[in-house]
Amino acid sequence: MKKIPISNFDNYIPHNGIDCVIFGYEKKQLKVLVAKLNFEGDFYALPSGFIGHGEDIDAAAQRILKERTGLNNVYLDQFRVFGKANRNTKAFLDKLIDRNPDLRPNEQDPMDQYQWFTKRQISIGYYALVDITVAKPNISDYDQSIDWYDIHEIPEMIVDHNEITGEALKVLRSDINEKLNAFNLLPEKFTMNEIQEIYETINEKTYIRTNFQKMILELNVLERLEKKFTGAKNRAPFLYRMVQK
Amino acid sequence: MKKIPISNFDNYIPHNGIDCVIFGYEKKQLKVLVAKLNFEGDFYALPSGFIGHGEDIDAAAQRILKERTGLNNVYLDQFRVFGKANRNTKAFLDKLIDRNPDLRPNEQDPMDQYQWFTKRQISIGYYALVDITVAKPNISDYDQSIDWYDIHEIPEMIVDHNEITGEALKVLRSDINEKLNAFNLLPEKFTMNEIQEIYETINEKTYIRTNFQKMILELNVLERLEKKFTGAKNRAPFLYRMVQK
DNA sequence: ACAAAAGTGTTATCTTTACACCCATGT
DNA sequence: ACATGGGTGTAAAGATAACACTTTTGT
Repeated sequence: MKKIPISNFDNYIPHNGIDCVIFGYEKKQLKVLVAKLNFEGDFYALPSGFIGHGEDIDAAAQRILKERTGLNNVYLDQFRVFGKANRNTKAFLDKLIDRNPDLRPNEQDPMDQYQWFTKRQISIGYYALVDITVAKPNISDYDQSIDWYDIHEIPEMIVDHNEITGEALKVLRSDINEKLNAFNLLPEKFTMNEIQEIYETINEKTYIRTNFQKMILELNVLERLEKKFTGAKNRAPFLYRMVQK
Repeated sequence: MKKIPISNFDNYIPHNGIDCVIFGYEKKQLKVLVAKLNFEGDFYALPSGFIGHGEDIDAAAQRILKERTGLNNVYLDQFRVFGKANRNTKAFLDKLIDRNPDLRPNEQDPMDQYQWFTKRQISIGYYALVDITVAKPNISDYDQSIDWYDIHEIPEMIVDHNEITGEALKVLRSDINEKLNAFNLLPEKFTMNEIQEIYETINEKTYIRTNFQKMILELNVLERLEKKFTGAKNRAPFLYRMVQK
């Protein structure tokens, strides 16, 4: 267990934060990257960060993504702002101090040190789609661990991070057909079956194999590549790749 | 012409702003409410404002709407955040001071007074749909006038307000079918023809009258009321109203 | 009676859905 | 040879588009 590391918050825009809902996909499960904070008590949180004074908000989100997954140029979508007047980490901080006596304010370290956390925070919500096989989850200074959780088994998180995750999922579901962004959850090359399973998992419904293939191909965004010989005793499926625009 | 009124900016969250794209509809034209600023030089801007420290961002947007249209409980949608690092009103301020010598900083009124305007601004974009027949456009302390402009004839505005308007229009077009919010542009009671003209104007395409009626009625969101006798020498159309949920 | 615009119903066309059939691959 | 899953084609069902016909209203 450690102290709250007090970074130089002067470098960041006050009252503003970025929360990232990072989606990955594996074994018919849609997953979200959630950190467990490095304190006594089970505190979970979305990967978050602040905005540098000279930093585009999109760049800030990319930086946070890079820090937590090691990935550059991730698919990112800024989907909503969470700005209730009472939105702050005060309640969380109280619980935290309660469970971690050494964080209790005293003469040497007065309550002032937590100002950044007790004041109102307006959070810009981003969701990211990453290839889970390439992402290398990476803890921050505040984290004990960081792990992928099935969307149905997300632990209770601090502040409104569960609500943010729910909103991100809604937007992802409506984006998946319109913006065709589900491909970002897969490696560069993939089979028809892999993309179908992603659609089925996210939309929580089944598709008829043959019709799904036609639907996807009619979008004219895929090019057919070589066949993928897996060693399975069945016909080798084709690999596909997104065409570059 | 007058000085920039220096309000008490301490009441607001620094670096954050709200810009509103207020849509109205009249005579087959989709219109946007744009203010002309009360200075020498043709400076136009979207209705904007800041967020009180104890104010929900949605409430702040509603307050700005109320100030500029006199309307309460307006249909509002927070559609995107504009947060480039170089997003500020510096360039506008330079032009403004150039055209308005009495605003030039001097010993008595140093440049400091404009701090609020020269620093980086993260803008939360909202679009609103209002009944143009009820809205009473109302100038702010900064405005010379405020008027409805056809979406195709919006003047050049300060900062990125033209871009914000373009993005709002895109979102409105994709929302209109999904969220069925176009009805908010009309009075409580309206005819089928009125709503059809709105759809045609916003989507810039024509619909076959009879099929449009079926499409709208099958949404099961309208109730048929009494007929509307206009004095025209044709069959009186029914009035409709959104059903309450 | 007639012109104008609203309301209703019917047919043709296109799209989506369901499924039968054939093909490639490894044991 | 056969079990497994991939690829192609086709027919039925459903949704959408086009349009003919009837009704209402004011002159």
